[in-house]
Amino acid sequence: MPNLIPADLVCRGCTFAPFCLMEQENLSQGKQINPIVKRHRTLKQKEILFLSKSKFQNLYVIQHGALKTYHTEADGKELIRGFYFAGDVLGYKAIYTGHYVSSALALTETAICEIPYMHFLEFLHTRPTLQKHILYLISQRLNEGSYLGSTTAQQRLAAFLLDLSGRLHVSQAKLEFVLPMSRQDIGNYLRLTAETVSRLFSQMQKNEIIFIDHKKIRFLQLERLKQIAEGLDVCEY
Amino acid sequence: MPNLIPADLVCRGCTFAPFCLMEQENLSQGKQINPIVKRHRTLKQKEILFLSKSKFQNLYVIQHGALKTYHTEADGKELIRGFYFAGDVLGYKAIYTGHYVSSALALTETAICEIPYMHFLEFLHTRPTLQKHILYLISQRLNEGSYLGSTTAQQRLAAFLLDLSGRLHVSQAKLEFVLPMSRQDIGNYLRLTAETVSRLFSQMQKNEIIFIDHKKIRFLQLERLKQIAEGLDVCEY
DNA sequence: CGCTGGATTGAGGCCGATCAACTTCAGTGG
DNA sequence: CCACTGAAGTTGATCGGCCTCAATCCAGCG
Repeated sequence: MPNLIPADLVCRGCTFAPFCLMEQENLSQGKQINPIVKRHRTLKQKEILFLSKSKFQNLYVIQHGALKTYHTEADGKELIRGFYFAGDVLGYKAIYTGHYVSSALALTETAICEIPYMHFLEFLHTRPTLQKHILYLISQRLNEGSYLGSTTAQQRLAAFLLDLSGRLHVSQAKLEFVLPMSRQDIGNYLRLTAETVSRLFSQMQKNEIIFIDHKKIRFLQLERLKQIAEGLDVCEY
Repeated sequence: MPNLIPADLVCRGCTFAPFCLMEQENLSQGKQINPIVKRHRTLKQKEILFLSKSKFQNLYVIQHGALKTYHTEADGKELIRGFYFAGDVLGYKAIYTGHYVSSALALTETAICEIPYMHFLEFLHTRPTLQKHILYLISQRLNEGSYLGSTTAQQRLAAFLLDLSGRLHVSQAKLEFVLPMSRQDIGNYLRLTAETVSRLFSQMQKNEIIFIDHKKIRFLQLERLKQIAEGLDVCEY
């Protein structure tokens, strides 16, 4: 029963843990239901989890690692729709459409839990107290990426970095982490070119707001970064 | 009992109707529960439904009319977050945050149903078969506004007009409707200025893709409009 | 070692913003 | 009825931020 340990330890901090814990309770009471986590999988870097337009069957919870979701537009170019990290859930959008609306690809080696949506619904049925929690989780997703509406490139990039540091659970003391995605991916997500992202990084480095070396990044002036994200400050030259 | 008629007739096409119909069934079976629609309200033009940061208590379903949601940014200017029409639900984002994240204001005279979230949760508890439906509805919202990621102003405006015509239930034969919002609001939502929106309308009119006279608009070439939204065509000069 | 894809940096161009003038229209009161 | 007012919309001229295109650099890797 590999499920019994993870739910307490590996899954600490996972937004889906309440479901898994409840499931253990069901089991210990001898209730016969389909398991909500059907299986665990690991993805190698650049491995595809699902393709756009394929039939929706599972939600996926990320144990550790990073993925991006993307479309290929009619004119051929790729459009990044989101980044997902440990504890995040993939597939909510497909509940409505019935098929995945984006493709999902692993940016690093990644471990996931596969959750058949039908089993999940059956499970919710046995535990109506968890209704509130799933609505809470999906509502959270509606609030994401609001900074994409910001006008200037600087604002969007600063807000992106702050969002990223939070979602990667970066230590508030060190404020240092590794970007899991390329400049191209960042730019694509923020509606910028890779060149503009690179230039903005250089600019922020010169202004000693961040330190950046390839994928390694550290915040030197957290407050200014927040001000820039809000449009209350700009970093020039 | 003014609730009994609307659920069948006035509420036709409302995404929340399944809940209201189920409630009637509960009532007819003599089940004692809090009503999911607490009361009906009408808003005059420019009347505020709720303010940003006020405590979340109700979801609101629009019977008829139009609203916009907006923030006031730190630098003082308004930022439109969305438009809502008959059958739409306001307040999903606040399920996560516990307070409304935007302010909501009526663009025209508007009628709404006020749904206390607590009553709604209690009701869901009695009808677990409707869990699936509410997840479906919120998932739908995750899929909205995806065209805001498009690169050119033309693409975003074309996609916006198409989205609008669908959500206003415009007849496929006439393809004519009235814009409920100002150029300023449209531009603000699409990250454009009112001047740019005005120029694009003029341009599309010259190219005989749309006819526009103040707030009245008609699609003359639906297919080209779709092509423009997809980035497969441009309308020049 | 050379190859390859990502990242950086520079030069020039274009799209949409800004600023400004003018028109139209709705509302108000004389 | 018209005069007045203010908000919304249109159109033009100019400016600037970001894109495009291109060259170079660098790290990873067979």
